[in-house]
Amino acid sequence: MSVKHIILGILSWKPSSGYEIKTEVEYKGRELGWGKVSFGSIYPKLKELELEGLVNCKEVSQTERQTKMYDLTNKGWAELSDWLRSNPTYPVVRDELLMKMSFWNYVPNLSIDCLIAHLNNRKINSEKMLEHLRDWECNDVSSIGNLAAYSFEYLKLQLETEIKWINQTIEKLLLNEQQPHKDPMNLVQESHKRYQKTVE
Amino acid sequence: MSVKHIILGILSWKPSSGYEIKTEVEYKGRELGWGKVSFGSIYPKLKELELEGLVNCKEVSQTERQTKMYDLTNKGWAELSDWLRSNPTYPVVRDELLMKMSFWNYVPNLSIDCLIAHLNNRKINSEKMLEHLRDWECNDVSSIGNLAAYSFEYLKLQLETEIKWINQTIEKLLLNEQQPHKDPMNLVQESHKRYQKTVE
DNA sequence: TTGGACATGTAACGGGTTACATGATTGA
DNA sequence: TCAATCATGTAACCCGTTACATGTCCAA
Repeated sequence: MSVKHIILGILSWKPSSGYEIKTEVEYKGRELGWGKVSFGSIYPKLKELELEGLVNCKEVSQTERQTKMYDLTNKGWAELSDWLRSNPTYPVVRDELLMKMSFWNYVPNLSIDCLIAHLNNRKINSEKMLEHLRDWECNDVSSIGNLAAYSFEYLKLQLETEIKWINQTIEKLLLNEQQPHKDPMNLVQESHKRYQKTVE
Repeated sequence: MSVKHIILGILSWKPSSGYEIKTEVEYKGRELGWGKVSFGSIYPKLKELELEGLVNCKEVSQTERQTKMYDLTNKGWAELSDWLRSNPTYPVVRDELLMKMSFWNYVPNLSIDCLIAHLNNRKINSEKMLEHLRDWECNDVSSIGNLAAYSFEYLKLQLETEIKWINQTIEKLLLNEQQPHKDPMNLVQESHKRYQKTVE
């Protein structure tokens, strides 16, 4: 899981320039569960891969703009294949919204409206992504392997679940309903006391 | 979203040593959507935070083992509060399983059984996490704020959705059912041709 | 003629992990 | 007495981003 394998994977789709790889990641990355990749990591990595003999490079310059087109070598296909067969690592998410919710109770003087605003914001973004996903499925230029289509389905399900959860959660917060929670050591109260003492 | 805020957040729960912070992240991190944090980043960061005046440190050493207990200062509470109020960034996931599925079709000679094994593996891990989550809710020592409980709910829903999706996907793969996919430019075939040429 | 997409690159920095080093205390 | 847990720290490294520098081609 790294820029290296993203590059090799995209080159398996078709020979591409560094610039094209970037736009490909930009465009499909969100949908397919990749992160982002910057030029600053693509170009040096391509050179490295060339040195390793995993890709080769042809300069195209005739009528067209000068461009370096990369393609997989024998060794590159093998490396990609090996990686695909190796067991994927379990994803570790660092979700800032969830983190904030974990701490929200313990800090006094925080408005619940502010948290609701965060949730709404998240919802708007997720709805945008969902829409983007559906648009993409409707367009008739993009290719998508049938297995990639399954990962599409995954993303859609997760986004739908998330939106549902946000709606429910906001509703509960507005009703000021208390989720059954437990605090055997009275940490929330303790925190507020400590806060008072410190700020006093 | 960083080690800094994780530390401040945990200190809002209760004063802790670097070691305790680590175990706290270890134990609750998975459930609450944080990543992992290593000692190598906790200890230097605590010193830094002390210099910035966000936390203070008391050495405890009497009968007990020598320990540095940290707590939030006035400024630390303020910083935490500011961060909580600021709009969370939208999470970017890099999911290796999804990435591999995006590329699977384009590389010849990959067994579908191998992909099914990856999916099963993921399922096992997710089931373990789900179980862990449920255990945690039942134990009677851990505190959890009512808002943290909502993020718990989120994680549970996402895991359940994921497991359902895995089951469906494996079933489809076993039936060799073709997901409606599109390939207007015949990229899959093209890739296989390119592969043949390169490997020949 | 000018701004925007195309195209490539590098140096500085950032934020973390890994691996290593050290040592006290506790329980089997 | 020996392994496990508690406890702290640092230096080397990794992998990426940001910011900058440079230049072409095309269309409004």
